[in-house]
Amino acid sequence: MKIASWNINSVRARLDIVEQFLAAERPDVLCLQETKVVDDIFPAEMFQRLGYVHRVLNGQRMHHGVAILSRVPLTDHGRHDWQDNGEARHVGVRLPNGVRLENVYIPAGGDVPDRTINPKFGQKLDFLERMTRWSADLREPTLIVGDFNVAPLECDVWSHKALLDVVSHTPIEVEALGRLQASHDWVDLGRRFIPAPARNYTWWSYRAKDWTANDRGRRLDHMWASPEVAATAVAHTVHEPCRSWLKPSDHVPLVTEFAA
DNA sequence: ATGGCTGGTAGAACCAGA
Repeated sequence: MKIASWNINSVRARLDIVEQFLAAERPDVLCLQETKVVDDIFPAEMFQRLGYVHRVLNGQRMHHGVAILSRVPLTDHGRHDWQDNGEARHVGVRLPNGVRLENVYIPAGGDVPDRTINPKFGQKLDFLERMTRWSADLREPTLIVGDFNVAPLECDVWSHKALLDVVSHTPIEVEALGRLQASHDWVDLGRRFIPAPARNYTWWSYRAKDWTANDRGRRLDHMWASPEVAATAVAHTVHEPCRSWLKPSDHVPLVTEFAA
């Protein structure tokens, strides 16, 4: 079973490169974040044509939005609103092997890392706290993937020092993510297969003329597994070349292959 | 020089991303 996750920053703007990725990589399941489209007009045709005939959508107009496209049947669809404000940031399913797959788009959190002057930062922390309460009660084998919008380790950003006060790498977010991880003993598959302190970025800003020139990346996208699910993981890849494809997303896809 | 760009939606010298 091969599972992929990709923040594509608009599914309609990215159809060609998503097709290129699916044709080359052939994951069984693809989790998308930031689809930016309501479910009624989700561009399903390309996915159907490539065999991804099962889909579970949670989209909204303009912003956010998540989707799961699959070649294998999906059951027990569910949604959490961990921000408690109606935004489409999660969709979950059960895979044929019984494992739960949760696809999440954690809020970016705005510019200022202080909830008293930036409500979006507070919403991000509240989202993580509600996820932690859910996770602490979780008793089934689960894989949680997506854009977490937090780069937890010093080696997950191009400069730990320069980014300490930049939302995505502040100690308060890193600690909140740490509590989430501890609540279920989640295994960080990215770091299991590419151990720290190896470079392992998944996002590079659009604003650099040449994203490779200074390599100012961050590891914002993650795949976490329950310990018993992590034990079945056999390979994990971050598809960095996708950042150079025509009209790229600012994030690249992650793929994990499981024995079962 | 981590905001320098990008997408959606409007029809904006807009908003949001991270």
